[in-house]
Formats: sequence, C-alpha cells, structure tokens
Amino acid sequence: MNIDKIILDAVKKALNELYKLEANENQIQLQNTRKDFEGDVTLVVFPFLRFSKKTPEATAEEIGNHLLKSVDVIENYNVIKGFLNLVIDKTFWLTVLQEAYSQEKYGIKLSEENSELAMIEYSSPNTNKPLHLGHIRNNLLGFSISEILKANGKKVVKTNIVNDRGIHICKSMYAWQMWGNGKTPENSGMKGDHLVGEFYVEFDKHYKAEIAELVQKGISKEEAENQAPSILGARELLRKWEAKDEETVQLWKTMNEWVYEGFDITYKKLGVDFDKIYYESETYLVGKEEVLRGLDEGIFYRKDDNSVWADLTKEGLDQKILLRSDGTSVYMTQDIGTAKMRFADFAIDKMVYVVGNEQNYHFQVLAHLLDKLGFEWGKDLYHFSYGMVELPSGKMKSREGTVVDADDLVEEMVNVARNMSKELGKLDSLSAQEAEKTYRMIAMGALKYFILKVDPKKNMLFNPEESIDFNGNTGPFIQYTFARIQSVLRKAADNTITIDKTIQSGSLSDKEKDILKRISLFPGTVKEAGSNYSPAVIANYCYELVKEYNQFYHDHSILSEPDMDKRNFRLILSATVGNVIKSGMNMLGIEMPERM
RNA sequence: GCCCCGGUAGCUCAGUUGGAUAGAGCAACUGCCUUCUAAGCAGUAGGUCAUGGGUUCGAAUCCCGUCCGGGGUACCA
Repeated sequence: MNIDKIILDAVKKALNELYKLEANENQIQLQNTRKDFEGDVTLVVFPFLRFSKKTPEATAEEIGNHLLKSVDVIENYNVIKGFLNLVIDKTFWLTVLQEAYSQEKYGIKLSEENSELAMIEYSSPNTNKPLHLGHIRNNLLGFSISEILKANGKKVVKTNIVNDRGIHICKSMYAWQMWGNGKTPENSGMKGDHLVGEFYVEFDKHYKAEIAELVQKGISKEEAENQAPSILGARELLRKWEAKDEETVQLWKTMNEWVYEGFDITYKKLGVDFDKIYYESETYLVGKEEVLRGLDEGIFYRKDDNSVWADLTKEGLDQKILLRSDGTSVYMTQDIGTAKMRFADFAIDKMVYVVGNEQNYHFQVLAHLLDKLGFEWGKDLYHFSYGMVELPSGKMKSREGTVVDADDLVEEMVNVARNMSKELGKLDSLSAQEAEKTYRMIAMGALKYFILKVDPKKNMLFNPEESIDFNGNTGPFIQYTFARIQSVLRKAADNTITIDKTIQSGSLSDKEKDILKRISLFPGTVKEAGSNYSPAVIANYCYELVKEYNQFYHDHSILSEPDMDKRNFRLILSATVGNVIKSGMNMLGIEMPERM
C-alpha cells in the first residue's frame, strides 16, 4: 500500500472534476511534508494555477476540500502559501506497520525464473600487488550493487576479471628471479600478495636507479627507460610467457598462486565473493581473434607499421589502437574477448562494470567497439563509474608506496573497535570468540558504511587518522540501534511477553508516526537504489530511520508501558525497525550484531 | 589545447523529476544515566550553496561565461 499512489490518483480525479484538467503524473508533485508543518504529504499546487485561475491559497483550499471529501485516509488538511499539507489518518500508518511486520522480506522483491539477469564485474585486480583502499571502494560498491539488484528481483552474477598477465606481473617475476633468494610465502611467513607486491616495489627501485645511472652517462631519459636492464629483463619474460616457455610459465603460475591465496584472505575479510572468475590469460586471445575478424570485415584498419586501429571519429571519439605493431594485445583487446566469453556463458540482460572514473573514456570506446563487432548488447553495457579515494596527502600511488593497504586498514579498524568496546565494557558477557567476531562486525560496519554512504560518482577523502568514527552518522551507530532493539526483544521474551501479531488501534505519538512513515518509504527506497545503482540511498535511509527510532526509544518506554496494546504496538514497531535496518544494511554488506 | 567530472558550515558529506526558513555527522560549547544498552538523547554556535549573468511564480538543482580542483586524451593498464 503506497500513500503517494492513493493521493496521486485522488488528485488526478480532483483536478479533472474541478478544472476539467487531464493531468499527467509528473505534473502532480507530492512530497513529504516538512517537519515544521502539520501534515504528512504535501501537494504543490503552483502548476495548477493557470487552470484554476485563482490564487495559490484558494486553489489549495479547493483541492484540499475535494480530497478531504473523496479520500478516506485523508483526515484533515491545511494550506500554507502554495502548499497543500494533507494529514493522513493514523490507522493508515498502522496498516503499513501491520503489513511490514508480517513480511520478513518487506520491501524486497525476490527473483523469478524469467527475471532479468545482471552481471556485475568488480574488483578486477592486477596480480602484481596487494589490494589497497581504492580496491576496497570498488569491492564494496560492486558487492553492494549486486545485493541491491537482487533485492529488486534481478538475477545477479558477480564476476571478476583478474588481470593475471602482462608486463606488471613480469616485473615482479623478474625481481624475484634476480633478488628473491628463493623467498616464498611459506619460508618468509608473508602473505602471498604482499610478497609479490614487495618484488614489484623492488623492481621499481632498481629500475629507477638504472635509469638514473644511464641518464648520468648522457643517455636521454626516454631512451634510458627503454634500455635499463630491468625493463629489458621483464620484457623478455613477457615474450617468453607468450611463447609458452615452460620455466617462465611455471614461475608465473607459482607467483600468481601466491597472490590468489592472499587475495582470498582479503576478499573474505571484506565479505565479498564472486560467482564466476575470468582470467585475462584466458580471454585476451579471444579478444585478439575478434579484432582480427573485425579487420577482415573492414571494421578496423591496419597501419603501415602493422598496428591495428579502430576509427571512432564518426562517433565523436578518436582513433583507438587495438593491436600493437608487434601484434601484442592491449587492455581493450582483452576486454572485448572477456565480454564475448561472458555473453556466451550467461544469458546476460545487463552488463555492469564497476570501474573507476579514470576509465570513462575506455568504456565509451568499448561500447562502440562491441557494437561495431555486431554484439547487439554492446551499447547497453553500463559503466558504473566511481570516484577516486584520496588521502590527505593526495592521490594514492602503488609504486611510490603511498597507498593504504587493504589488509592493514582492516586490522587497524578491528583494533580500534576492540579497544573502544573494551573501554565501554560492552561485550564483557560474551565469550572471547564471540566478542572478536563482534569487533570485526563493528570494524567492517564502520568502514563499509563510511565508504558506501557517499555518492559513488564523487571523489572521496579518506583520512586514516580521523575518517573512521563510531558515533553519529556511522555504521556502528546503526548496528548499535539494532543491538538495542534485540536487547529489548530478548528481555520481552525473558519476561514471557509474547507479541500479539495484530496491532490494536490507539493513539500515536509524533515520534511513533515519524517511524511508521519512514517504514512506509522503505520499498520505494529499495527501488530507487536499484534504478540508480545507489548504495548511498540505502545508507542514508537507514540512518534516518535509526535516528528517529533512537528519539522514540529515548522518549518512550516499551516494556514498562502499562497499556498492553501500546506495549504490544511498540514491540512490533521495534521488531520491524530492526528487520528493516537489517535488510538495508545487508544490502551494503554490513552485518548486524545481537549485542554491542 | 580539446573532452569529461566536481566545488554546499572549520572538516567529512546529504539535499528526489526545479518548491516552503539549505540539512546531518565530526570538531567546539551546554545539559540528561538508581528506569528497556549514554556507541544514545536534547540544546548553542557555525552558510555570499566557488563566482557573474540568464530562464522561472519559484534555482544549491536547468542554461551560458569565469575561477579553482580532479580525471582522460591514439602502441600503460
């Protein structure tokens, strides 16, 4: 039951009867009444003045009067300037609660046999270094969007394209061969991805030193960058890899394996997962074939130096290289192959790429290329473009070591959560194991909420010293409210208070009504989050709801309320709020603790 | 140079298809725990919505110019 829909229809009818106006739905502007005025739903009457030919006040009066007579749930109205504030009967709000309480999956649409299938690509790491804060934003967004689409009744396949081949991993391989001394995760006790990342940094160190040395000998910088022994060594490894040299392939496999073991741990900590993983090493050749097919069919062209290009000037873009003059593939080549394989593997209705906004141009081009190659879904791909995470010191750069490592950050967060919980003495009654689990829940709740509550499009600033808070508009605040509710419900059960599932009508306080109104907005919020791919919409909704609940909690007693009907109503209200915020937060990948 | 994105309180961010007096949190200051969890609640203070025009009954929101910041820009990914 949707109050806006009811009123919309009634307003339409009223306009017709009063002014003979066939209004379309976007002409009718409904909004939630501002807190400072009496009422629940507000109709903006300015658009109708030219039909009523009266003042805003008179028009609003006229419509208000009509609605009062024609709509049951409208109990009263008032007019302020051109705004018609409608007061909705409290029994309507109670029906909303009744409905929400009776459905465990309130506001959530389950997928069906013939639901649309969305494939969400996210994470997409290179295998030469561990994950950092930028990847965290990517992973959390990708996971959350997947959950949100699921809640909107879509079938979802979460996928990851692992960039497991290329010059970057060869750099780590080269460094390991040269200076590794047989170091392994086992004999060093280091996490595999960190170990490989160490050699990537090691490579860069030597490479830079070599360039400096060459430049000192009078060679130009550009030349030096191409002649340094390290880069020649790495390129040689790449060549050998492509030629399937056994020893090189073996080393590549081994080091990638180390990285995957490390990634698995990080993914698990972040609570993200994938239904299907693609590897660049298995898709880039498919991409190459597609490009060559395009060349045969005259869609692309070859330059004198043997490189292959696409001309996108007609589409308002530039020329784009697809195969280098030495025949090797570029990033774009691989993405074409991956796309082809995915659509062969799944009946995809919507392909979503969760990739940073630095690649906006890349995906614009990809869409056109796929289209030219005859894939009818090419134009439909959606690049979910998110902004960069910046540090107070500026942009993160892997090679310069100015990154916030994902594993370090998570552990640091857990430490802060642990210390704070101990300081507050909150979890003393739990076993050490359960307490530890809760610390992690809180830590991840803080981190995830912090990242997901902001508009994904915008760059965001992360200050390791200050950004993570546990008070105010934060994940832990919402978790805390949930734990409070569970505590009340536990106490009710302990006192053998059973909840009567039918709500008795009675008086409603303002705070109680605010919460009911907010609950009624949940289904629409889930829908909006789905159509806008927006975890932030869900996060902000949960915060508003929880804030209102805490005000209610502060002002009203629940268990010691003498009026049994009221007590029952408040228990149902509490349970429903708990259920709704759990649903919402789960869409952000945030778990809710029973106690904290 | 050209293209794209952004600029809202000291800081981090909300702000629905253009609607009422632009909202939260943090930081600062003040109250509230013998009563269901004070990771809470209530209050004070804090604004030229970068800037100049335009459209409109009405603009943080739409259009144009300027300034500032970020990203991209033909053999990096």
